[in-house]
Amino acid sequence: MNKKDNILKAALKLFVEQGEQATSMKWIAKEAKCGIGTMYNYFESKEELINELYVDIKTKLFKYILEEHDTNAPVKQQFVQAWLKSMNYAISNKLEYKFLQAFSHSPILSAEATEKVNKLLYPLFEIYEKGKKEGIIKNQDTINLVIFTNGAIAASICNNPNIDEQMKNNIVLMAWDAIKN
Amino acid sequence: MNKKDNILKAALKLFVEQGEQATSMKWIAKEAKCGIGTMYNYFESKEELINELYVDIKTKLFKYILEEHDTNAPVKQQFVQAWLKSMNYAISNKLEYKFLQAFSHSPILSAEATEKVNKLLYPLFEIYEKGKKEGIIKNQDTINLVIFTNGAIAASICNNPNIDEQMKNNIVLMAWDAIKN
Amino acid sequence: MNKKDNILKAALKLFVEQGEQATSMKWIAKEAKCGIGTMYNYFESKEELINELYVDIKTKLFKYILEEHDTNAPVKQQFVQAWLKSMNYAISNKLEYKFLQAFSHSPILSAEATEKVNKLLYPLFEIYEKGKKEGIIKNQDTINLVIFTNGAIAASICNNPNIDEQMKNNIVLMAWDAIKN
Amino acid sequence: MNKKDNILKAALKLFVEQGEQATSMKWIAKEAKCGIGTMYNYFESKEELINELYVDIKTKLFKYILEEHDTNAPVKQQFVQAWLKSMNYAISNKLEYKFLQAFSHSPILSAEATEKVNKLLYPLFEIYEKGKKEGIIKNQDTINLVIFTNGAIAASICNNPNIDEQMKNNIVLMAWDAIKN
DNA sequence: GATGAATGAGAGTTCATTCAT
DNA sequence: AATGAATGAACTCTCATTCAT
Repeated sequence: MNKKDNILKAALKLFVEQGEQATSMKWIAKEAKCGIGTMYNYFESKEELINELYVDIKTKLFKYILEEHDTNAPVKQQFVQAWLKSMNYAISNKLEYKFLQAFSHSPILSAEATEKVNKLLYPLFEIYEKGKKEGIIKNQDTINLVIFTNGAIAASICNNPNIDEQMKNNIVLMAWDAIKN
Repeated sequence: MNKKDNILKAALKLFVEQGEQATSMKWIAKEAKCGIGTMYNYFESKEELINELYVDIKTKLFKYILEEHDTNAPVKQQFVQAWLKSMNYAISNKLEYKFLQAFSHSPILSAEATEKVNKLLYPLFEIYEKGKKEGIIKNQDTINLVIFTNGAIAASICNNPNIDEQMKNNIVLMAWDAIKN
Repeated sequence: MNKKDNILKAALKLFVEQGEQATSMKWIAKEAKCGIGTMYNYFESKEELINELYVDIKTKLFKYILEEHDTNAPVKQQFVQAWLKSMNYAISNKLEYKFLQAFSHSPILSAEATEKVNKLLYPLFEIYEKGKKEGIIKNQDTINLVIFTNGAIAASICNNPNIDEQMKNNIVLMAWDAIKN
Repeated sequence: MNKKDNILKAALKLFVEQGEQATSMKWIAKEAKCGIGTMYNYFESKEELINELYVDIKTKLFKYILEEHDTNAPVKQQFVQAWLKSMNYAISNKLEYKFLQAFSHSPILSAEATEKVNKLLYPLFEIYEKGKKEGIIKNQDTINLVIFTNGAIAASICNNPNIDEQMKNNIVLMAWDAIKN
C-alpha cells in the first residue's frame, strides 16, 4: 500500500473514532507512520485531506452500488438491489460509512466536493424516474424520494451496525413501501 | 430574557451559521453581549455549553411534539400528528433543527446527554407499540421503526427548508406507508 | 512601564541583535516576560508588530529632531542643527537607529507604514526649499538632496557607533558642503 | 550557462523580488530548473548560497568599477569616474544592486564574507589617500570618507532607479564637494 | 455576579535539509 | 552528478480557560 493510501486510511480511522476536531495532523502522521511534512506532499491542507477522503469514499460507495446494476430489471428489483448493496457496503466498511454520515453536513466540505458527490446520485435517480413513468412509484420530486429513502436507510444502518440479512430486507422493503404507489 | 438564555441563543446562532469549530467563546460572548468570564459562571466549559444546548433544544422539540397529544386517538392519526408537529417545529425553528442535525453525530455529546435525549423518544414509542398490538404497524423492533421514520423525515426536512403543507403531508404519509402493515 | 511597551522594547532588542527572521514570537514573549498570547492582544501579527515598531521609532526620531527647531534661523544653522540632532539620537538610541537601518528596505513594511514615515520628512524639506530660494543650496530636487544627505549620514553613523563631537561636526559639514552652492 | 550560475541567477531574482524569507529553496530550484538536491551539490546551505551570491556580486561591481581605472589620472577625475561607474553598474544591474542593498545589513552575512567584501574597497581608498596627500581632499579618516560617499550615492541610486546622465553627474559632484577641501 | 487581560498548550503549516535512487 | 520524496523541528497564531479586579 502506498503512502497516500496509508495517510487516507489513518485519517479515516482517527476522524471516525475521535472526531475531526480532536484529530491533529500530528496524530494522523503517527498513525500513518510518516512525517507530518509528508502529508503535505499529498494534501495541501487538513481541509483538502478531509474533502478528498469524503469524495473518495462516496465514490467507492456508489461504484459498489452500481457495479453490475441491471438497468433493465424491474423497478422494484433495481430499487431493492441498489439499496441492499448500499447497506452491504455500510456493513463491510463501517468506518467509511460512519465517516460519510459524520461529515455529510460538515461545513468543511467544499462546494466542489459537494457537487462531485451529488453527481454520483444521478444513476440512482433513473430508477425512481422509471418507476414514476410506470406508475408504480409515487409521483413526487425524484430528489425528495431519494433523500427520503437514503435518510431512512442511513439512520437505520447507523443505529444497527451489526444488522442481519432479515433486518436488511425489512428495511429495504419498508423503504419501498414508502415510495411505491 | 436572562443572561443564560442570551448566551444559549448566541451560541446556537453562531454554531449553526459557522460551525462549532469556527465559533470561539469570545465570539459567543460578544454576540451575547456579555464578558467571556460571565459564560463560565453558567457553563463549566464550551463542551458543557454545547451539551446543554443540545439537550435543551431536543427537549423543546419533543415537548412541542407531545403537548396536546391525544393518546386515545387512532394510531395513524397519532402518528401523522406527531410527525407533522415535528416538521412544523423544524420549519418554525430552523436554527434549532439544524443544530440538532449538525450535532446528532458529534463526538462532543456526552453519554449523559445522549441518554437524556433518548428518553425523550419513549412517548413516541407507545404510538408504534399500540399500532403493532392492533396489527396495523409492521411487527418489527419499535426502536428500528422510530429510527427509520425519524431518519426519513429529518433528511427530508433538511433538504427542503421551505417545505409547504402539501409536501409535509406527502412525507408523513410516505413514512406511514413504510411502517404500516 | 506597561505591557505593550515591554513587548515593543523586547522585540526591538531581539530584532536588532539577531535579525527578524531569527527572532521568534516565543522568544520576544520570553524577553518581555509575558505569554505569547498576550502579544496578540496588542498586535495582530508579527508583521504588524514590526510595522508599529518602525513607525513608532521613526516618529520619535523626527519628533526629537524637530523639537525646539527654529525655522527662522539661517538655513545653514537649521541644516546643521537638524542633522546633528539626528546623529545625537542615533548615538543615544543605538538599538532604535540600527533597527531603522535594518528595516528601511524590508519588504515587510506596509505601504501604510511607509507613507506615514514619509510624511515625517516634510518639515525637513522646508529647510532645503528655503535654502534653494535663497540661492545657497543647489537647485536640484529637494527629495534627492534629502536622500543624499540622509544616506551619507546614516552610513557614517552606522559605521562609527561611538562617534565623537568632532567627527559629528565633520560629517554634518561635509553633508553641507555637498548640497551648498 | 552552467548549473551553478543558473542557481545563483534564480536565487538573485527571487531574493530581490520577494525577499529572502519568502523565497524557499524549492522555489529557487524550480526557477533554476533543477532539483532541490542539486543545489546542495553546489552550496552547503541556503546561508552559504546567500553569502556566495553577495560576495560574487560585490566582486563583480568592484571589478567593473576598477577595470581600466587610471591610477595616474588627477584625483578628482579618478573619483568621478569610479563613482560614475558604480552608478552605471547599479543602473545596468538593478537586481544585483538591490540585492547588495537589501543584504548589506543582513545578519546572515558571515564574518568571512564581510571581510572579503571590505577588502574590495582598498583600491578605492587609494584615490582618497592620494587626494589627501595632495591637500585637495579633507584630512579625515579615509574609511569614513569612503563610507560617507558610498552611503550618499547608494541611497541616491536606490531612490532613483531610472536616473539620467545629468542626475548622475549632479550626485557625483555633490559627493566630491562633500569631501574636497 | 460580571468582566476581559493574560496565559500557554497545542493547532496547522512550512521549509531547509537529507538520502536512497 | 542529479533528483525530489521524506522528514520533523520550529514557526506563527488561536482560543478555551483562569483569575484579579
